[in-house]
Amino acid sequence: MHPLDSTRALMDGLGSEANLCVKCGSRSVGLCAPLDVAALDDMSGESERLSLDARDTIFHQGDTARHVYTLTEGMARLTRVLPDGRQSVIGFRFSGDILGFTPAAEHAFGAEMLTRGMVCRLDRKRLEQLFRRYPALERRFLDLCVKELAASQDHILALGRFSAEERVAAFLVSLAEAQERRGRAGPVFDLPATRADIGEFLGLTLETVSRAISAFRKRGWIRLHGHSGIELLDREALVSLGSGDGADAA
Amino acid sequence: MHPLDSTRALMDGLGSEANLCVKCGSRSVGLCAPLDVAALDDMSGESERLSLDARDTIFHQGDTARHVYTLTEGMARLTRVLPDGRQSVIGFRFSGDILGFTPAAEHAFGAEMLTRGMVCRLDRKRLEQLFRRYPALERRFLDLCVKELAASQDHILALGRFSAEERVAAFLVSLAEAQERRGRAGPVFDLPATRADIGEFLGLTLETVSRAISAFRKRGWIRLHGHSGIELLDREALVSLGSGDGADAA
DNA sequence: CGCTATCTTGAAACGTGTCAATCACTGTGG
DNA sequence: CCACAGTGATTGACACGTTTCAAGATAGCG
Repeated sequence: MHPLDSTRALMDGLGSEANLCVKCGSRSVGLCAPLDVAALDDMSGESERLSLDARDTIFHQGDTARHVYTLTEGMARLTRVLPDGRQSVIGFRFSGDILGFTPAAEHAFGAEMLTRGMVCRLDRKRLEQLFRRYPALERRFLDLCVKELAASQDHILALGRFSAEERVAAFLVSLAEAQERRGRAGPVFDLPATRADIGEFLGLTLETVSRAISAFRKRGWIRLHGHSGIELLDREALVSLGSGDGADAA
Repeated sequence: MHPLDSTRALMDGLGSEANLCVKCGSRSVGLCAPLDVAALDDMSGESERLSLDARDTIFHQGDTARHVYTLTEGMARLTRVLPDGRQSVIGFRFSGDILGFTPAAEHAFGAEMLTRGMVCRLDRKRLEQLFRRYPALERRFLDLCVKELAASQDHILALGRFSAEERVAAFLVSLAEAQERRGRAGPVFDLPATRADIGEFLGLTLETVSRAISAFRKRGWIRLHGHSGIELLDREALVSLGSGDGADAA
């Protein structure tokens, strides 16, 4: 994977285009693709839809991991809290992504909505049964997991080696790509994450994120539309800055 | 997972105590545990042992992912290179860990030995066949993968939120734990990674790592034994500093 | 229309990076 | 067994980027 894809893949998360909830989505793509009709009926019998507002919690860090979730609408953030209260945003998730899948007893991180939206949840024990009955489903989870692992490693690279502006540029590009891959084709993209959220994701303070965004704006690379809209005017510049082929090193 | 386990779990990697290579290890633990004798014979037929010196490359970033490896002896580092030449150490691996498992066509990172050691390699196509024949094996890979993903997220947290000394403390503790879990019980642990390796893993320069280690030494927390031995004198202090319950925040 | 969140901007402090010199270990050859 | 060379580690001084703290500006909402 090219480092450019870093945050892109990261934000894609466990299950781009995947869909656990048959009621809520297409039967022809995503997780369910390898399954036959009987399997789909098995799954749809147990999944529940939940409607959520912005800032609602999907699950808390430390909660017993009873369910696996599919985000079918909206955007969420995954957060991890340290004993001393420091907090970090582990990643962002979009419609189609899977949340909270883990073999551990408890969720290692919390998940909260950034926008209003919808999730489908499936009982974890039910999923285990489905794994036994439909091995192809388990294979799909393994592929997604390895993919997300690669994305996490790219994010580690970014956090360890990228400057503030490089990180913000990579983030903006990947945000745009994530939304494009989900059909939002317009020049203006949603930016539901606050500067604080972005900062906690990128290992920066909210002020530093703001300064980077201001710098891009002053260079004519982006245009802001209110507090939750952003337009990429010079995508090339952002991609170049955010992909680690910076002119400074090389 | 407690943040304390951050680097520990990370360094554990895909497959603590796992063993792909039947010739080289026990049949009663690790990856092969869920398999029966027939499966083990299937696997042992195709795995090869390779002996490697320090600094030898196991595989390069970008290589076609033809094999999956088990590190049976020694310590290795995983590295990822950016287009501009910046490099980052993604993680360290110890005997028993699995290397290079990916559903992608190419290895996303390179692997090099830090010490002399031994690896077993299994043809990837063969592994795919084994997955089909022994679903339990695939399930084990999925569990390991999710575990490593959680570890990566903890590392992301550390890179984004920890100070230099906190990161180095966490690293030293996890290194000791990784070696203890593999049987090395003495007070002096191997530290085959150079300051530069550690720095690239923790997102720091080698000088900053050196300064942190010197600071710990001057506080009486550790004692160095040559260039590759380290003794933890005040483990509590290191654990406390490295687990994010620092007195500074809270 | 005004309140509140969020964002922006500035100035100063701090931590880490950079560059450079010296030191210490380790392995080699005398 | 010791001296030497080479690599890695340490330490210092300074520069730079990011954080911190503080003040205002802007957008969104009731």
